[in-house]
Amino acid sequence: MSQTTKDKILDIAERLFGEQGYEATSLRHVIFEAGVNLAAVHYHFGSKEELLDAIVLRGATPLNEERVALLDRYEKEAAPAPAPVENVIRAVLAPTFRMAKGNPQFVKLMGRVHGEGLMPAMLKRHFQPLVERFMDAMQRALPDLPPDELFWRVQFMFGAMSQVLRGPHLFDKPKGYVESGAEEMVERLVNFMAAGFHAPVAAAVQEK
Amino acid sequence: MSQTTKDKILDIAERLFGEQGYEATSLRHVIFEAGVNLAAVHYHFGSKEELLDAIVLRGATPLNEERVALLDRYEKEAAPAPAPVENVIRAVLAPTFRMAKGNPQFVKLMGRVHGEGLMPAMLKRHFQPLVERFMDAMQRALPDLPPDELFWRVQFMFGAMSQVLRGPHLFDKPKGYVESGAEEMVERLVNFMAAGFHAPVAAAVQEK
DNA sequence: GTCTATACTGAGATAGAC
DNA sequence: GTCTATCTCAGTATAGAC
Repeated sequence: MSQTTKDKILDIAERLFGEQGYEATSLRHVIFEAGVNLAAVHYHFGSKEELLDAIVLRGATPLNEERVALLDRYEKEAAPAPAPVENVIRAVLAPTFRMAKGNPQFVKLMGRVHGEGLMPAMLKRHFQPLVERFMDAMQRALPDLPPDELFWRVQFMFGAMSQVLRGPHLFDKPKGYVESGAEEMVERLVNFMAAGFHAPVAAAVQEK
Repeated sequence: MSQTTKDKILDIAERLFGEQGYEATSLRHVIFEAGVNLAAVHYHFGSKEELLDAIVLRGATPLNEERVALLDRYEKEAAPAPAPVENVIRAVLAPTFRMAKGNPQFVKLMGRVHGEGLMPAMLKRHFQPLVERFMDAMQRALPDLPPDELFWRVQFMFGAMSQVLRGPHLFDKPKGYVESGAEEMVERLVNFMAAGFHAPVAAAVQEK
């Protein structure tokens, strides 16, 4: 096997945090499944929070690299015009759902971390550069949209995305529901969100 | 004062759960601020989970009553045509944000409970009837939208709503940002969501 | 540099006296 | 109804074996 203690902890914790939630998973459960000693967690990571941080870093790095590469590509393709809104949204969503096929645990965990508002400082650290890159591209794609309105619409988008990643609770699927593939979900979201972003600003908001 | 032990616990716990999160708030902190004994919590509610359940029940009951009343009113006004999508959405969102003015703690807590996926069984118990009533009205307003597509679009909407209620993290407000009132936020959301719901189904999804 | 054994503090829960 | 005492299990800290 040759997997190190550190990697064993990372892999098991990633899975258990994603399945059961961060708070609901005890370090003792992690070390039991990983077959390592409790103190090894604190030796390698320092604390439970820093263990989560390491997991997020490991997964978010390649994810965000792919997102930025797609943003670059779409903007280059469209130059000198701005990239279309649909593609800017797709650049953020598609790598996420593509990753969900190879590493569903991490993606589910990300939905949780985002939804639970766990460690906002850590989230910012790992995602701020990407979000800024994304917001700039969106503002270029929608030059007439006031920045305050753009800010909230992007909040709506990330809220919807994390809802999907967490997996829907709250109500049941309709009778005869047919499961969607990752690509379908991306197109569903892109389609819905693009329509929202293209909408003219509400009258009640404009007259501020 | 004359406030009972039970009510003191409910009020303090509602505030602390909303401010700090459910898991992050200890019962010992609650009973310290409420000035009651630790065992009183378990006497009156049975467990920490059931305390949360009682708080959600107390707040969700009037909230959902107002939502249903609005749905009834909008559908009656439009009859025999279905109520417009905008109003169906508004019937769910407006009472939430109106409540946020009088009882911001509870609304923030609801955002947390929803985002954290805390106790999905409890959420279903308190919100399932409302959600079904809402879904029916939406399906009537959009008779050509396939139920599977409606299902996901409603997920997007609730994800966006809970994101707003939790308060945005992840990135900063733009420079010169002007705070919005509750009514403005409702119209922002209604406007964005209605555009999304009205969008034709994505080509990649339709050809299933 | 890695890892183990063990102890410490604070969490939720419970039994039983009053 | 209320309160004290106590139980188990959580995350954490440290001393020391290899």
